[in-house]
Amino acid sequence: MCSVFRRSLKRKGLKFTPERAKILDAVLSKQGMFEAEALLFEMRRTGHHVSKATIYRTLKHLLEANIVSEVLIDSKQSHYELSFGREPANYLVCVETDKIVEFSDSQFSKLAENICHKHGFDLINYRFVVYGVSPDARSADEANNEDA
Amino acid sequence: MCSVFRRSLKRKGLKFTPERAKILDAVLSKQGMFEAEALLFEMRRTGHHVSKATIYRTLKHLLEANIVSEVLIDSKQSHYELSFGREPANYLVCVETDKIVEFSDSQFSKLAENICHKHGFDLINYRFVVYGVSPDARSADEANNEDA
DNA sequence: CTTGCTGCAAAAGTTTTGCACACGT
DNA sequence: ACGTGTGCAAAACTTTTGCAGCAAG
Repeated sequence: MCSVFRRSLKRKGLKFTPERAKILDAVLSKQGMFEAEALLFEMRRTGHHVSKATIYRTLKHLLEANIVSEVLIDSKQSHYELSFGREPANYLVCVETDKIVEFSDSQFSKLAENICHKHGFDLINYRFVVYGVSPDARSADEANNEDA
Repeated sequence: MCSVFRRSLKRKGLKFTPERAKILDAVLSKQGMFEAEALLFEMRRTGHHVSKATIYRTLKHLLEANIVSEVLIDSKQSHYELSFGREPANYLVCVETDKIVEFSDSQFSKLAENICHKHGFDLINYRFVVYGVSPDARSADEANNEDA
């Protein structure tokens, strides 16, 4: 993976620095989605200090290298996920609890290709996000109603 | 539509005020997606002055009434769209030019229902967003390369 | 008269930028 | 040396919140 990033940087005349290596490592260690801030704190915790600005700058490079992709789930902040060599993940989000369930379904890939083809686009990525209310949130609601 | 909003507000013990009416009107007049700021400026331009805070507060109520839905396309800011009584719109986005093409496909509705059912969720909304490079952006790129 | 609404300005939160200095090649 | 990278702090931007006065049932 490291070499993929190296190549992508080289193509743009950029350097593979220790900071970028540390950030890539941290990203690779993440399971599922993460936020820029979370990455920052985790790196601080494990003694790999890199500035916030560098994290954001490096995430941009990782996006361009298609190693990471941006997942827009809510309007609060950007989420990222490791995406290299994987089918894009799709998400089921509870609007009450913010709980997020990941699911995958290979048919989206074909649908995305069809749409792109129809409009002459080159496909980069796609994402299906479903919003709903989880069973947990429903039970919580009922509990509240009984209180009232 | 107005009465839908009224009912939703009443259910929550809230009032249908002149400001909320004006914002609903402005939203109804919009074709496709819009941003909170755009709504603000348009309302200013047409002499319907409402404060920024009220716009944001009202958009929240419209979301809860399922009259409007939030569309997360990029990380810059939230986009909204009128959604009452419509199938959710899906989007094809050019990552170079930010051009957005709307498309619809009824099969997503069933897919979303299936996913929700499988996890015991109540479906609220869903969205399929495809990212790619538009033909326009490709031609622009080639032009740049020739320059170099 | 109690509850909710608005506008303003300030605050909050995330992401970007400017700058001075440091580093890699 | 050169261009690029980094950290820091400040800026920019969108969105939220507190508050004082107002409106409505």
